[in-house]
Amino acid sequence: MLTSKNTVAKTAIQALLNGAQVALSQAEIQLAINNMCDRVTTYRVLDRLVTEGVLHKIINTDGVIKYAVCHTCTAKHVHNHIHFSCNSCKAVTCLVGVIPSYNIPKKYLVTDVNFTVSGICPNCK
Amino acid sequence: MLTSKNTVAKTAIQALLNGAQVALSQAEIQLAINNMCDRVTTYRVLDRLVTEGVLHKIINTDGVIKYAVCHTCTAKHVHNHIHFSCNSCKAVTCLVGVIPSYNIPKKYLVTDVNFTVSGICPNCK
DNA sequence: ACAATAACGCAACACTGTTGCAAATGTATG
DNA sequence: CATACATTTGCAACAGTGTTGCGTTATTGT
Repeated sequence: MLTSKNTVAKTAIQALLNGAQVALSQAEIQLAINNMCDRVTTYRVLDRLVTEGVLHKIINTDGVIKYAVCHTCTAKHVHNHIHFSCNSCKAVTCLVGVIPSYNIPKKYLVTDVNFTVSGICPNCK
Repeated sequence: MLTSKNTVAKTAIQALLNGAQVALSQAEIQLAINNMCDRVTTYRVLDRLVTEGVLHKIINTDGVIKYAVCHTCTAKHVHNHIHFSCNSCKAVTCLVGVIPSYNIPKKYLVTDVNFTVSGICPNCK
């Protein structure tokens, strides 16, 4: 038995994010799907997709949460590469291949990592 | 002539942050100074202190902005170390000495860096 | 087809952060 | 020390993101 149902909203949002080259916020998704569903539904669908391990969250420089299907993520959903957040066009992109190396003291239990570099992206320069 | 005035609110907030071991949000500051001034004033004071180079902002895992006087910052206000954001007690601490190494493509203009690792801190384990 | 239950829409809410404006305060100058 | 002026403040109102409750709708296994 499935614990999650496939609905039109979920399918549309998942398809949108699958084709997106940048991470999207709820507001951006809402616009892209042309208000196909309620704002709240979008939030709930995104939450579900994160729980299912399909998406992950990225905190933008503004504090806005963006969602992305990271193509470099393995099955273990490890997510330790850098994101670039453009201060001009607000686009958040994965910097594939830029893996930071770091070493956290053992007394900290690390569950998630959020490495975001902000500035101006090539398109806005 | 000064461009920024020393007021009671500014002095209190700056003193609070100077003695703080963790980064604080506006709400936390508001509580700590016992609503000494208006919420808006706190935001404006924090903005001023950031502009003056005294403080820097850290985006929490929740998307809430926290402010800290980083003791490891040099005069150039470079700020490329890792912060730890505890999911339990919401404390944001500087992981002094943990400097990540990374290499951003030259076509990106980097103005700020935000490396935050989240999980459970030693106090909450 | 049917029943169970997950998902939806709507309304309302909490919270963070911002803006405009009149009143109060700090500071440089005389 | 007094004054003038720019800065700062408080208040009110607002915009935006994200959440919750609840009754209704839709999906899915049987």
